[in-house]
Amino acid sequence: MGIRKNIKTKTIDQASEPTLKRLPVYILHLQELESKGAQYVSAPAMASVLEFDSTQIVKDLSVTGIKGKPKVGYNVTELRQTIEEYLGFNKKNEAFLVGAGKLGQALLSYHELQGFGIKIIAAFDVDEDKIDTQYGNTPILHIEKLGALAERLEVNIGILTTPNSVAQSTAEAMVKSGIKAIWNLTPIKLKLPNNIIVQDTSMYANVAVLLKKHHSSEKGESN
Amino acid sequence: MGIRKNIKTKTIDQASEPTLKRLPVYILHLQELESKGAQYVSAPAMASVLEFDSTQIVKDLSVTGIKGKPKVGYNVTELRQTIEEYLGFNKKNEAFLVGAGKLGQALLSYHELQGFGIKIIAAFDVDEDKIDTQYGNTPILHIEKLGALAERLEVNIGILTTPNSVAQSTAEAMVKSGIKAIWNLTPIKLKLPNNIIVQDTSMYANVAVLLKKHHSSEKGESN
DNA sequence: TAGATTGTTAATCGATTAACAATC
DNA sequence: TAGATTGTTAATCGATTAACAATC
Repeated sequence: MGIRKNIKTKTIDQASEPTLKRLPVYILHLQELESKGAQYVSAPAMASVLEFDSTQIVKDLSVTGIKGKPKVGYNVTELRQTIEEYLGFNKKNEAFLVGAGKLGQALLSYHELQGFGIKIIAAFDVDEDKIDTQYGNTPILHIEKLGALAERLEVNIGILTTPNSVAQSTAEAMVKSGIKAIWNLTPIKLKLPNNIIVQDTSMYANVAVLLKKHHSSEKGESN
Repeated sequence: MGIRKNIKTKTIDQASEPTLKRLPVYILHLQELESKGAQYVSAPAMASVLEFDSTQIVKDLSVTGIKGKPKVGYNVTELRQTIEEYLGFNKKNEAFLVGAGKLGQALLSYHELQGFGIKIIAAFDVDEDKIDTQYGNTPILHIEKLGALAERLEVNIGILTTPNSVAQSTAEAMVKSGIKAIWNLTPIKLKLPNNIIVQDTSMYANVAVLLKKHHSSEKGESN
């Protein structure tokens, strides 16, 4: 356990999901500002660039515990680091990727993910042509090895990029292997025990929103 | 009171974004039911499988104008088709993909997208090694050809999968070429005219939610 | 000090959930 | 008919936005 330094035992408010999704946007913007040598930035200044409400930015940032200076704003570097710590982006959270198809490969080659907390240390598949090869620097192993390896390496984050037809059964195998959090990039609604964290990123959901808004705007509906 | 039959001239309610994102989940589930030969399905039956609230399902489905039968439910095939029509998934909406890197290639090879309304008819890049080759059946062209081709083929949907550093400028070029709706798979917040539809699908946003929930649950927070 | 910005509390807005009447 | 389910309206919940006091 360790020494518990935080006095306010609970109630550091759990950030809402919309807030969590905006935090990486701030990080990217702050990196940009850092590269330009900016020292401080205010919420209204960020608001005008990012087209968010400035009050919302202040509130979003407050969940990290950062302190700003009235009339000045926030220290750019400190703010970026504080958000990164809050989200766990400063750690290299080791993850397994299951399903080394095109989308899986895209994630394997997406090394920027490491700056955002995720390090994929192995991929798994059932395709004999891929097994025991490497993609980039990442080994692709037979899925049967998932359980033993997850236990040995204490990996408990999994990325699911299989075909839809095997998404549910694969997810169950991941859970059985000790995976506690699954980033689900299939459009399938997984049925898993409640204590497993599942984050869905469905392409179809986003296509649905895009097309509907597009068609509505074409028909001249209010927005 | 007198007979006030619904005069709903307008107000076919614009579905909320959460509703739009759930509709593809229903489609996938209905396809599954169809493959099993089911004729009818009720909202409570879907609710128990999908772990949604049954009232919410009824409300979601109502935006499409479908009519269900009390005590019976909805005709499975009719319901699926009605949702598909509502979202525009029955049309092959032609789209251009800009940025033929790994993620772009993943989408190019993801032919299931066609069943969900998106048909990518050409990809664009600046890499000479890729230009004038094909990926799958899709030609990869120099980005300079985007404008002329978008006009000639009347394509107004674009998929943005470029590196972050050129996301904004590329998006502006797409808009100049007549693209009206952009599916933005970069984590960059684009600044574009208000009449342009932008749908963000940021991997980082989802990683942020996943990691934070995961770490919170590890620390035994309330959930 | 004056004024811009933070930080917090209150009001508003919108989505979810509950209640209930209609209906097959 | 009886009862389950649809469809709609009302209540609740949570996130956004506004108001305002604190502060540098």
